[in-house]
Amino acid sequence: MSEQVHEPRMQSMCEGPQGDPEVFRSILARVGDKWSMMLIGMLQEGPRRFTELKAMTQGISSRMLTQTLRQLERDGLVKREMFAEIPPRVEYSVTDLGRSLIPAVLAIAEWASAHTNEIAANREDYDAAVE
Amino acid sequence: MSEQVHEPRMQSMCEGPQGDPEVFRSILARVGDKWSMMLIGMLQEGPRRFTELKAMTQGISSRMLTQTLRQLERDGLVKREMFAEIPPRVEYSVTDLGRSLIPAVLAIAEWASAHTNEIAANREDYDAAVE
DNA sequence: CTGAATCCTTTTAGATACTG
DNA sequence: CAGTATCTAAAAGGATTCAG
Repeated sequence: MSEQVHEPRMQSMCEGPQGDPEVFRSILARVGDKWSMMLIGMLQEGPRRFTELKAMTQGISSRMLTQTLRQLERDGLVKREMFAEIPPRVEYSVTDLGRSLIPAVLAIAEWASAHTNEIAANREDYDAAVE
Repeated sequence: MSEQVHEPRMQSMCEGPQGDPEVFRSILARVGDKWSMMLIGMLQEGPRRFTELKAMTQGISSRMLTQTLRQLERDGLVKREMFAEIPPRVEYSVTDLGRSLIPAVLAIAEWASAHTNEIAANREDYDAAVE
């Protein structure tokens, strides 16, 4: 009887309108993850090898790179291709699913970019007030 | 000489086009945080008291609720008002800045909502393949 | 080259008890 | 009511070493 709201509401983020709420939450966590979106961004321009990614992603350890790529692969956001060569070559690339996520992440990135200074100032004020 | 791209690229997520890159990253982390956006969502409908939020946010401890609210307050996404009454009353509400973040988060939420099942299936496939 | 395995330190967060 | 303090278990993450 009441109007149906089609856009998901923030509330719905708790339950996940469809599908497993845990999966839903983990997607959000993946986006907020330190390396995941950074890697997706890098792969956006084309396939990259493990070592390339490691060099591009300043500060990441092999361990974290492997882990993060595995999770992205598991979710189907990234594809992993192994070539039986010597020395071995492995290429990572974004999938269509991964690519479809980019605009939404970019929206956050834009907001963050626009408000970074304001937030930094807020923090300073807060910290100064609390001492 | 080359065309200027106005939209932030995923790459820029690493450096943060303007302002402190660490602040920039921490914003993304906040969005991916387990409770932050859930709380913003709840406050969207109006000011809430500590106990109300705790009751609404099923599974959160006082400790985490306090911590999360403090961080949101520090960033200027949430406002905290104390009333000198007995018993004490404290009201939390979203700020304009906090409200401005909602659409971007909703974009992620929509994507997550639309792809939860697909991702769950991907994970099953992956796990089955790896054993 | 592309990791896996191990060790070890740091961080996080839940449970519990207590206070103005 | 609205937290703080403390303790602890668990998880995350870096460094290092080794392997196909």
